[in-house]
Order: sequence, then structure tokens, then C-alpha cells
Amino acid sequence: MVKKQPAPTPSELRILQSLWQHGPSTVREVHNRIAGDSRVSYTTTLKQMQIMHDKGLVRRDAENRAHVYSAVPEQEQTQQAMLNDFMSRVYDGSSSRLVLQALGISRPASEQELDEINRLVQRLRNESSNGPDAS
Amino acid sequence: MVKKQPAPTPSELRILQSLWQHGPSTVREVHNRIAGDSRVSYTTTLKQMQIMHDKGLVRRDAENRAHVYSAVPEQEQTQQAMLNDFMSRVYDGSSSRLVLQALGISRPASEQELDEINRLVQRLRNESSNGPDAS
DNA sequence: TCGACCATACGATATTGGTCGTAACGTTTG
DNA sequence: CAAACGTTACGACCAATATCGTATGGTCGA
Repeated sequence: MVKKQPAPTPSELRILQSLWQHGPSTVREVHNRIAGDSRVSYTTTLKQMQIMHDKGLVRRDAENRAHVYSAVPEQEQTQQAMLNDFMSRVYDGSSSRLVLQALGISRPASEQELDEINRLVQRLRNESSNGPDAS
Repeated sequence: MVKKQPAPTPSELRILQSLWQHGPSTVREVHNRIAGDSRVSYTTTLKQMQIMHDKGLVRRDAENRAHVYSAVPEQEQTQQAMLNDFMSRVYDGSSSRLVLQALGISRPASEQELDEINRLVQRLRNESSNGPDAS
């Protein structure tokens, strides 16, 4: 049992993204990175990260004067969980409806990515013709 | 210009889903449908729908004693907008990452749905080699 | 007619997320 | 040493969401 986390808030997610992408960072570093988008004051970011620390969303190394934070939850798992929730709330659990709409919009993905998707679809097709479970 | 709606809250979305799926309904009907999940009292649902009416999220027909509500925003467009937001926040705008993860999880979609996806992928592949547009 | 019933209207409240100002405190440097 | 600076700690505040209790009022049947 991995302890069910209630899904990070939007603001928390921004910070996690920053930590996932750049690794362990000080508050100052995180703040500088996301300040452009959010235009919030330094103490806001600080407070946020302190709260996240209380919640167990980040680990903190207080060796140096400026504490160094790192993300606790894995990016993949977090995305997965959020996607599940989103899919069930917005698409009533239908992954295909979601995928169809996702493929229709915006950045359409490269050849290579389409390849990947294609391969995955093939694999799913095979699995489903054999029979999925057997539990 | 279609008037930018700030995305329905989770609770509002539940009600919209109910209206999309079953068409125009009274508060009582909506409440009975979603009561199972949320276990809230009738007045909560009522209030919620009144607020949604103020916000313009639902239309209201007050002919009969029990007012009949119907959803104002289109389901597709709403989903699209929410998906865009979600994708940019959680997947940094990468539709393919999202699709890959979506296909990996839960109800894997029927043969027919896989077909649909496949066709769409093919079409995207062609478009991207020719060049996009040509509406 | 007159309750019983059902629906709406309205207001109060609790909770949470997000924001920030200010205080306290150690380090570095002139 | 002492002032300036950067950092953390703490607490206050506002707005939005969600919930519910109670009041009000129309309708229908006995």
C-alpha cells in the first residue's frame, strides 16, 4: 500500500514539475523558474513548498543555509493518477474518447510519436483478441 | 468570440454530465441520478444548479412548478477545453505523452475504438507529411 | 377549504487554496 | 564590530467551493 495522495493542487503541481525537470533545487531556484508564469512573490513560493513539505510532497535537505528540496512522488505515477481521475470525471472513464480528442488537437506529435502510438495500438489489439484478463 | 468560460468546477461538471447524458431535467431528477455517488442533500444540488444558472452554465425553463434545466455549454467543447488545460498543466502540452499513458491504463477500448484511433493516426501521419491545413 | 407535500429561495458556515507582509536569524563583508 | 543581505518561519487574509438548514410559497387531494 503506497499511501493514497490526494492529487497535488495546480500550484503544487507547478512546483513538482519544476523539481522533476531540474532535480533538487532551492526555493530561490524554483521560484525564479516559475516566477515568469505566475508572477507571485518569493514568500508565496516558499510557503507553498513548506506546506508541501508538511504534506510529504517534497523532501528537504537543510544542510546548507538555503534548504534544498526534491520531489517525493514519482512523475509517472502522479500523472497516471491524475489522468485516471480526469478521465473518469470528464470522459466517464472512456480512454478512447479521451485519446481521440487528444489526438485531434494542438501539437499533433511527431512521426516517431505516431509510430509509438501505432505500435501500442497494435499490441492492445492483439491482447484484446486473445482475451485480456484470465484472472 | 465564443465567451471564455472558466471551466466548470468538479461538482458543476457532475451536474453537466448528468444533463448531457439525459437531456433537460428537473433538480429532483439530477439529484436522484448523482445522489448515489455524492451523497449530498437535495438543497445542495438545488443550490448548485441555481448558481450554475447565475453563471450561465445552465438554461432554466420555469414553466412547470419544477423548473427544468438544460446544459448550456456543449459537451465536446467543454471536454476539449478541459483537456487542453489538463494536458498543458500535467503533460507540459505533449499530447503524445498523454495518449501513451491513456492507452496503457484501464478499460483498453474495443476493437472498433482501436480501429478509430488507428485511422486517426494514419490520417495525422499523412497530414504531417503533406503539410497540415487544407481545411 | 385546508393541510400535506414538494419545490424554490436565501442565507450561514466550514474548508481549502492561494497570497503576502513582517519578524527572526544567521552570514558575509566593509 | 556592525550593517546589509538572503533565507526561513509564522500568521493573517481573501476568495472560491461546497454544504446544509430554514423559510417561503404554490398545488392537489380529502
